[in-house]
Amino acid sequence: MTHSISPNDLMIRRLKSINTLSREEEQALADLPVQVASLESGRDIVRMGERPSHCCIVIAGFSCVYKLTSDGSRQIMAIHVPGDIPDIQSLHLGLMDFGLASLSPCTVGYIPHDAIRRVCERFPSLTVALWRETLVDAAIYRDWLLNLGQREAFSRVAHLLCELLVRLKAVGLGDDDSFNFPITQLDLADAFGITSVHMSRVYSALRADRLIDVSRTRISVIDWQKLQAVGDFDPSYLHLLSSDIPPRPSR
Amino acid sequence: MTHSISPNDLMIRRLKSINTLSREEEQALADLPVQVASLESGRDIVRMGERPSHCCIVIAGFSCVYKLTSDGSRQIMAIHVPGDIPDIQSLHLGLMDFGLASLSPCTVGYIPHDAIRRVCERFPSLTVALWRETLVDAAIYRDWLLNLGQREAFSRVAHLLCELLVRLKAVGLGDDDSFNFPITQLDLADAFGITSVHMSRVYSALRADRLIDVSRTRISVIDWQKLQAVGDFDPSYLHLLSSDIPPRPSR
DNA sequence: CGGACATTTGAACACTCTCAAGATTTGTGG
DNA sequence: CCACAAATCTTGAGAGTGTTCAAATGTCCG
Repeated sequence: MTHSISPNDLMIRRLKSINTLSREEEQALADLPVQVASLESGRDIVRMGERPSHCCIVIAGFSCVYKLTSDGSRQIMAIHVPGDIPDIQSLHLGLMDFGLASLSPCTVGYIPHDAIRRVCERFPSLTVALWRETLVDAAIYRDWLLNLGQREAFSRVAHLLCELLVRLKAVGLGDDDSFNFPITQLDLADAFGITSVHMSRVYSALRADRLIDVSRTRISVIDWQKLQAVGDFDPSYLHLLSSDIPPRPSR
Repeated sequence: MTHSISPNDLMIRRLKSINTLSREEEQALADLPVQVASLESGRDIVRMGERPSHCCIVIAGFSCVYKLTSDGSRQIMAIHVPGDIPDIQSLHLGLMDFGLASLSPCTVGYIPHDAIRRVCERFPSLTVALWRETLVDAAIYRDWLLNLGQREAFSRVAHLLCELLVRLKAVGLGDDDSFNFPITQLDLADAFGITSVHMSRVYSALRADRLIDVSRTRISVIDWQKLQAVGDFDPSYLHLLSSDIPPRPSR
């Protein structure tokens, strides 16, 4: 597998997908101290209301941003793939207004705020690079808002699967048109604002239409063109530098 | 009215609601060149796909961020109040992945990117201040996602009205518990992901429950406590420095 | 093998939509 | 200042999408 990549390299790879970095900047990032940890699925990484002193980088697995209503229902508002730094914002917005949790078994790395701040002072363009990361996060939120507000469940799911595949490919993961996705339908339902019962029905429909194949731990895209069409997906909001890497423009 | 405030002062007031600024920084902001313009309701300010060379500041009226699906339905994903700078992100994300439009007659100001970049170089902490602005924008997106995904229309509307009142107060607008809100139900419907027909019904219900009073151009909050409860509203996600200014904690 | 957890399926119900018509408000020109 | 046109808002009834509740089936792991 791709276990040979170091946390720092993964982060660099991710940053380079939307930023251009000089050799010195890359080196500085490579020198950042990262403390690695493993988590089971369904664990909180950072809780809402906390004031973290570290940023978190996803090294393997999937994590998510979520918030709860007062009556306990959960909305997942972002899903992270390896390389993502989900809480860069904590550098400048001390109070967490959301929770960060693992959606699958995860390997994460912790980088002290101090270390990041020092690197940003030395290389101001790294400040911009990190800022850009947070801006792309916001762009993805906007896209999810469109997804939740204006599309029915069937399209929402297709749309997110497109997004995930593109983002995984952007960091060199996701072979062919399939990717590991060991995530519960109950969790996914919370990302789409539907119930797990309906999630199951939507998955069935997507299978029945031969758009995707779903196993417990893996998603295979059968018809990428049609999945994009059904999901009304256009990757430009991801602001990838090489935004011409649609996974297999075939079919 | 409050027409005596200059665009720059308004922007400073907004920035100070979530940042601490030194006197020199304030002065630098006050010296920024702002080109003022007036717009009717329903006009595009910046179009999706453009690469603006200016940032826009709302001086009077309401503007919004929106995106369209391919079949033409529109999701409004943010509403701006005077003082907001809706497209700071264009400083570092050249391509607009959303549209910016007026929801009411508006006065807006344009500030060249160059001028902003120069000020940020002179005062690095202004970089952080603007970064924070974009992070709060993202926090508001997260909150809208929770609103759209997990609450029914009745609560969604209550929630947004709470948010708007708090944000207006944060820049010194909104007298008592009411504010000018000359926005069409059709536009509002697009913000809540519902139809205008249903929007009308929700407004009726809110009136019937004596939570708000609605006229064509104005919203009056009758029962602030109850509106917050119904909307499940907690302003902490706005990251206001003086987050202890609930408009009239009475009732 | 057993138990916890996850998925699937059915049926009745609820929230929201669509379509359509009528009422109200706003803006404009005479 | 009135009259009329255009836009907006309201209301009703039937249809959909998604929910709730409940039970059955499947899957993973100790």
